[in-house]
Amino acid sequence: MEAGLCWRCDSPVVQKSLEQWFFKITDYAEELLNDCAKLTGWPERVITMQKNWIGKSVGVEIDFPLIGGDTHITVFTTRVDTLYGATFVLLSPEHPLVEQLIKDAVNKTEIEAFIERMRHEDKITRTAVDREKEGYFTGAYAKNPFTGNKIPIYLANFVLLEYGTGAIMSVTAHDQRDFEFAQKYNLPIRLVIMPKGDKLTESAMSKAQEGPGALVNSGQFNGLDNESAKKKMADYLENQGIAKRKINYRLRDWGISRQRYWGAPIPIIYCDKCGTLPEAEGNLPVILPTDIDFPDDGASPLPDLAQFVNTTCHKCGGQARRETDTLDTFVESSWYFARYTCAQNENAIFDPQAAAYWLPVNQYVGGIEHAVLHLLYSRFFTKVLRDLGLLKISEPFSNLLTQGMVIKDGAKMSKSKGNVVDPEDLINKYGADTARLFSLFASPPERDLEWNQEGVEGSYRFLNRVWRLVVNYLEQIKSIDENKPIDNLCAEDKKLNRKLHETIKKVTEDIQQRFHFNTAISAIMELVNALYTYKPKGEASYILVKKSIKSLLIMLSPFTPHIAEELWESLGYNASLATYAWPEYDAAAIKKEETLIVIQVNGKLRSKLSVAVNTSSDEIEKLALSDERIKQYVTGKQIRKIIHIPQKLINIVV
RNA sequence: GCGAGAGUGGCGGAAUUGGCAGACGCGCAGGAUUUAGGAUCCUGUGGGGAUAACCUGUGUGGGUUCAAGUCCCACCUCUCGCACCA
Repeated sequence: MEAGLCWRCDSPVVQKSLEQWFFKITDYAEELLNDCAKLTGWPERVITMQKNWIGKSVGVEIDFPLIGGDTHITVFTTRVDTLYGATFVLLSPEHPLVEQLIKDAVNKTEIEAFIERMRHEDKITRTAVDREKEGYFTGAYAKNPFTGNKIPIYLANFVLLEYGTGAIMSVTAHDQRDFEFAQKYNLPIRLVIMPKGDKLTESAMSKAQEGPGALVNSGQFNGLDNESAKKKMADYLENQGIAKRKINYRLRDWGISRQRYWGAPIPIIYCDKCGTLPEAEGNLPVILPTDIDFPDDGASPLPDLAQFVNTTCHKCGGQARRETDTLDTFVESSWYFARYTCAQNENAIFDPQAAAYWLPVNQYVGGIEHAVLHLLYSRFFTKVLRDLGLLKISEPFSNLLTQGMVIKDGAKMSKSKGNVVDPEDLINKYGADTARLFSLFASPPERDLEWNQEGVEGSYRFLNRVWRLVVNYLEQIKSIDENKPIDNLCAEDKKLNRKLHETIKKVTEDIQQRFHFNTAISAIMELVNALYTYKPKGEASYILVKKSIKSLLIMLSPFTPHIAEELWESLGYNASLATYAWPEYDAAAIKKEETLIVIQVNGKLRSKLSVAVNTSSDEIEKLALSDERIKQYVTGKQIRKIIHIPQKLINIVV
């Protein structure tokens, strides 16, 4: 929607009341929240978003008796400790009691116009935080159950019917919104929480005091700190029967009805005799009809399709009508992973045994844009399917990797913004391998990626380098048996061999453990650079080169499968590269004979020392202290401490 | 406002457990090859500095430590999420 109009066709967007189907996800709110603790393999920010979305708040519902009436207004508050400071009551304009309350109001027409205006305003504008507070006195009063004071009842634009009871007690001294409202409409401020060591007065306040403190002006509860007052006051009110503790969630039930054709039909039938019924299990699934004409106005053809709508009631055999709304697409994406465990199964939603074997999904990958809805719905479905006895797990995805988005010109790439890079162009010019390699090399997957065309050339160049490397060696290595044992490796051979095995180790770990494909690719690039520098001499060299190239191609294949397969075949292998095992690194080849020790004086790098790996700590210290450059910094000074980190570093503190 | 994440060369990024900051790539500069261009290869490339020694440097300011991009405290900026939620 843009400026109240559809962004595609500019038709005005209006709100309508519709009768729709909902899933009662709120029944699982508490479990969905608590089980966030089980999601140890999920990014923190996704868990936070889920928690925010569920939005639990613990409070109390309190009845405020209506003066001159036989009913009361129930408000929800998380700050029962400020009840003595409640100086008026605010209702949402849509609150069911409003009509009755404004019956005798002097400015009734004005109020009704306000209510009407609120009804037509979209929620986003109406609930924006910088929206000016607006309210109307109803003419009616309620009684503060603690002070006994007569307090006015107002309607206010910022009170939402959907949240809590649609009514709040207004504590002007301790809630910023109420404070602003009170200032605008000249309503009394009553201070009931005094911050520690402070001497506030109502008249001197310029903003609400929302922090902790001790109770004042609160009768028998004076002096209590406000946290323990919450408990005591709630107990007291509950005993009096005028309040009860209540937990509220921001999470709403999940509206699943869509007035569209493209979607799975909601399997509900309406029978005049038997009422609203779920379709019989034997008649499932309800299939979307395909012999249809689409109306020009974009509406769903289903409601007008007699052969679809008209059906028989499976209970009484009489005439019945089908629901013509279809399911939200999120419904199917909430359980497909269970279906994947036995996709050929024709008899049931899925086979519980197969699901029990495969699930949970060890590693789930998806865009960050699904951080709330898809992932919350999948978690909800998993719990429901578990409670139906179909699944044994409570959480569907053990580990979650959220890919970043591709950013271009400072904004997320999207069709509606028109700032897309067409992969076709890239593929036509450089090939799919280059396109894949570049997007994986540019940054780690969880991060957003600012698209920069220039780097693509580099990836293309690298693949050409690989191609030439293999082609140039082809003649010498093609017929060589690389499994022939080699000994007497010279220093240069050993160096290359070490590089090869270091690369295998790093690439394997980067892919398996970290999903950091960018560093895996850079390690492969280093290996290619090393192969270019390497000067082969004789058969042993070519065996080593062949081994290196084989491993290189296999390691490259997840990123650039086409070129890897092509070169693999050119080496003379008949079977696809994909059928060969991933290389394993040889720990012995990586083991260094010499190691570079960094020498620091007072934490600053001053020299480096290459020593045999088995050199003793004492020996290294001696060597370090006799180093010419180190001597300059050490002579004439008192050595206070020498810190030696084996294989790495020696720090001389003077 | 609340919550989360991030901030490192001209750019994308690396540094995995506190131990050589800048891997790898782009870009740029110089050179080789070439009739020329492209492609390729070699060298250099954080800043300062006699271009040596050295100094300095990971958003800012403090702190912990022999040692901080990394840990702690405060702050700034950006991105994302939620947002008048009572």
